[in-house]
Amino acid sequence: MSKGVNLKELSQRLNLSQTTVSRALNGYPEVSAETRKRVAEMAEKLGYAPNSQARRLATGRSMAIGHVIPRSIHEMMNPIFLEFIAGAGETYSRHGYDMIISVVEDDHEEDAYRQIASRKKADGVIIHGPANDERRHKLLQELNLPFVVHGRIPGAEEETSWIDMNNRRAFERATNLLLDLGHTRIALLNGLEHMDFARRRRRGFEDALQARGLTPDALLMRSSDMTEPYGCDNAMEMLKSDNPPTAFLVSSMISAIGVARAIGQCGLKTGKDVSIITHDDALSFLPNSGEVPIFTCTRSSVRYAGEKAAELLLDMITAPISTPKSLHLDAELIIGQSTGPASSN
Amino acid sequence: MSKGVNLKELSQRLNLSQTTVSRALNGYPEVSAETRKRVAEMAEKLGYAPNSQARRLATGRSMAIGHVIPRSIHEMMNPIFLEFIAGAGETYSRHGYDMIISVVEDDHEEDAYRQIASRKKADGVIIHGPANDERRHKLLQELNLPFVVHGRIPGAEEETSWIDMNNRRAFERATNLLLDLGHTRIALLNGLEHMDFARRRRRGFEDALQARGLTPDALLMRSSDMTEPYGCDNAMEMLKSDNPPTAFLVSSMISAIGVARAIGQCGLKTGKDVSIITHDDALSFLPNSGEVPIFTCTRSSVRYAGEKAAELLLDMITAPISTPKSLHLDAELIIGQSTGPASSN
DNA sequence: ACGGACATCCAAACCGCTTTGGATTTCGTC
DNA sequence: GACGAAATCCAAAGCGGTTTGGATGTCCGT
Repeated sequence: MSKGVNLKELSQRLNLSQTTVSRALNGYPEVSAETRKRVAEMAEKLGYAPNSQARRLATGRSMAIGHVIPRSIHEMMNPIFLEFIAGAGETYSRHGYDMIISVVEDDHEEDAYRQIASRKKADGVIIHGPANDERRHKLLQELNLPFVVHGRIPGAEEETSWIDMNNRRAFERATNLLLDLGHTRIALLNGLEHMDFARRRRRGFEDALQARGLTPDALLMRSSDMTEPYGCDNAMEMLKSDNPPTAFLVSSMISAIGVARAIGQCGLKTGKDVSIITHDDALSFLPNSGEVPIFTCTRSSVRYAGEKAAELLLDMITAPISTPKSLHLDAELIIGQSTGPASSN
Repeated sequence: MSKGVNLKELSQRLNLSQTTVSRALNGYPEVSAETRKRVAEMAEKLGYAPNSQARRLATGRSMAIGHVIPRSIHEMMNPIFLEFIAGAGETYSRHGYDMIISVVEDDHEEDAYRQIASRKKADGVIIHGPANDERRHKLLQELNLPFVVHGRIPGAEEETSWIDMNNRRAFERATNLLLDLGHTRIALLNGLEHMDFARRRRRGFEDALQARGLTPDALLMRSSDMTEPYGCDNAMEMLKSDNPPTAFLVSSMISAIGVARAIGQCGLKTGKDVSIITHDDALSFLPNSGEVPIFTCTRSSVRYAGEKAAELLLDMITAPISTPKSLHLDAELIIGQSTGPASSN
């Protein structure tokens, strides 16, 4: 509990070799129980803790996982990312791993990965927010750096390990619920559709419509960063149009709040005059729970996804297997206060 | 650009010693320009990048900054933290530092700091969200680990380096604005008041009231995690009371959105029937800008604070000085659509 | 009494880089 | 042409761990 002794000093105090002390502390069998106890006690007394740099150098494992996030004010810099990180970080620390986060300029992302690999900064990385034309996985495969994708890479589902929720299915179910309630003019406020998750959600939406013989109306589909004003402005514009929607399907609670604001500003009532279903990532600062949640939603905890992604990645690192593994989470469809039958006006 | 050579191989290929190659690459003067060029070219060609663990071990500097955040679903796990991190992270990477984030169980926070110090995981840390009875700085001083506080530690302002915004002043000004508009029943929806920033905000609020001979009404002051429902529920309750407030002073945009929702649900109009001023941390996913911002607010970019905090810390690490430095940011008071004169009903 | 199987422990090499303390060359000066 | 300074470069010693390849001692069966 005092300052910092190193292995050498510790072993001298004990009249033992560094080898033995190291083994005793790391649980190797070739040390007598008595010696191990002595070592442990002295280590505790002197406040010994192995220098992590030295250990990493000696073992060749950096005991860290990297997350590189482009600095842009887009999707990734949002609370969903944070919640994922929180989940993953917890798993890391439980396994003795560090989490290192690199915030880089957008055009230096590739560099960042290269550095992680060549300078051995991390034993693996997580790919966030795969795009439709994703290529990071190619780079990582080439660099031989283990990785797990949060989301799915179109066309590379078989050759990569990933964890994702069933975006298409979730939005299909949500759309069906609205259709069942009698809504036929449904607007979709989607995330950026160059991202894979948003494309899948849109597909789910369109599939559901078409299955009932309805044609998606391009005027009712928007795609952007999921901010609050994005929800409000677009909803406002649509509501004021000639042929306004009676329901909104929204990709994020944050934008959904904006939509609700627009509805209010139009003098309408959410859940009565206009319905909203939103996807809910179960963010801790935006709770949508309680007896009857504010928003009807498709819910999937992104924090949980973070935990699982981390576990998957650590597994891959400690016991490399050839075949990729993946985990498909299902979103729950939860009825809240923001949906109701289409008003017949 | 190929696999990974190390310094030894590189130097052999060049018929130079490791010393010379190392010096050439690191910009030391005792290398001829010609040699330096040769080295640089070969390094580029072979794709040499120094192993960071080895370098850290040799230099004794870990080139990383630690952020330990308790796992709790409280204040810190919120988007404000993320935005701060984004700012800090950018500064770190610009200076070649890594950012390591430890998510720990609440009661392991101290352990986490001790580990960072004893195992040399980071060269410094940032203290987030100082509480009224803060003690982390004591530990860090004892551990001899450089740190910067985001916020201020009551009673330790002189002996610690920190960066903070003028919370008291900001809320005093906001309150004065409301008073000038004729509001006398003003509600305060504050953050958790065991945190220093929230206490200061409250003080600013109360000071302003008392300066005009008004007594703060305990019924109109709440303190909690700054979620959306927190804003809505409390506002709703107050608005339905016998003697409702005509204005709200809110500690976070997120809760302010909830307040606006409550106002709408009561059939009232924000900025007309009821005014709102909120603090705005300039979160990227909750923009409150435009010609006339939605919310009248006290604004201070927490991302900027992150950048500055990081710079301050790196300065302290590279050029240790005895006297602490600190930076006091002023929030802007920006008029938006959510305030208006007290309605005389 | 002897050889082998275990149980313990250790000296030294190694991980890949930085840095100390020279060694060697080059060059301007007197 | 000798000499000290300046310019270059290098061998080797760390940094603080882990791990290899024994060395030593103990116990047992025959």
